[in-house]
Amino acid sequence: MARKTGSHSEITGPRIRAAALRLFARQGYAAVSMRQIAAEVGVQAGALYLYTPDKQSLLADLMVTHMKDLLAAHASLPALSDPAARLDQFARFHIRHHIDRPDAVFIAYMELRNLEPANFAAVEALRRRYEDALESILRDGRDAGQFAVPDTKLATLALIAMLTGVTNWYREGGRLSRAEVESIYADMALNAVRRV
Amino acid sequence: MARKTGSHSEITGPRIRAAALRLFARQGYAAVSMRQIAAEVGVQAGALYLYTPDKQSLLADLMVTHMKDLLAAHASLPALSDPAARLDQFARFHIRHHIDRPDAVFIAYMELRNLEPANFAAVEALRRRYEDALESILRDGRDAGQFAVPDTKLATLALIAMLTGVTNWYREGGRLSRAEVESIYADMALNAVRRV
DNA sequence: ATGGTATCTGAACGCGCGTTCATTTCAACC
DNA sequence: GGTTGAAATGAACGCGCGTTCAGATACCAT
Repeated sequence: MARKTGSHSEITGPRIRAAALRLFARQGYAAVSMRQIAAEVGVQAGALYLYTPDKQSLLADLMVTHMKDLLAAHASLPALSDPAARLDQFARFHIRHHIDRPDAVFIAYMELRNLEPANFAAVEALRRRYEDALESILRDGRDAGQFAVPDTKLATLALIAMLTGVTNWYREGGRLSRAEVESIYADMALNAVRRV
Repeated sequence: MARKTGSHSEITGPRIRAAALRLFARQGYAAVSMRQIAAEVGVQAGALYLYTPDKQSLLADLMVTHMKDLLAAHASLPALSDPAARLDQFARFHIRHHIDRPDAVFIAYMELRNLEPANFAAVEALRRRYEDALESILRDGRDAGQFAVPDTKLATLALIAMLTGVTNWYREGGRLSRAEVESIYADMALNAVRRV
């Protein structure tokens, strides 16, 4: 046997990435075999190598894509000037963007250690750009006397950790709606840094 | 060859657990081999099985021990009554306890997926007890009119995520001292839930 | 109808995995 | 100083790993 009926590169490629995302998130990069990914797609392991040079590149591609999507989505937000409004906007955006991508978020934070140095550096640079966006908001708010932040870098990481944590527990159809979760987190973030 | 000079069960056991902790945290459970752990201890792989029935039990033991240590340390805190004081105490304790155990913390949060169901349930139960301790504080503070918390469970998880995040960046000898970090996080936690 | 090519199969490769166990060594005790 | 048992060795087991590649197949343009 060989080529399957209805097989197309434009279909198999994304399906491989989707399967890898799911499996890496659930079992971890090291614990997932190429044969497992292939089985999920309905293909033999060898076929994966038409779409990725190797397993490592598959992981790196998923992580880089995730970070670029995040940055692109953030860049398309309307520009605001008031620091408190900007922080509210950032927090709400962060929750909205992350709450529906738990697998990608989990991988992006947990599989960094499995990246080769070059890939690690690329992902870290993208993450850093995102953190810098939040830190700018905090710095401006502090300079404007609105925020009380002894250390903007620490506050940045603390807020991002708090907000990203939503992916650990939120499940579709739970007690709280997406909008409620978004509002509660945004309020907590604002209160955490607001001058009292 | 066989037994090495100066080898003792009371020494090798802890060394195996220490090596496993380090390696699991750095590379992930699935990516670490028993031979790697043994090499770190200076022993052959077979010798590990005098101290653990298998690799899975080694992981479970590390995680359960970590959670029990955490609960025991928390239980030994002096009892306070004012909710704000209790939250301050909890936040400072959490930072202090976690900041020096980044490896164990990382494993306890990231390797849950590699636990067999029975071990997973055991670790989850312990974690739940710890979360409940914080949620009680938030509930009491809300009932006393001190805290504005729309959902105590959400706030609990948000605060724990924020505080635990310290292990992702804090490094000995950095810009901020342990005490400074502790104070800043405690203030942010309190502000995040305090009624305004 | 047919040729060309993109797509996939299936077997194979060397390797390291977790685990077991007979054997060997060393320390402690009498 | 001989005996005993705890502690560790090192070889072996079957297995699945990531990756390669020659061959087979189905789609597309002509």
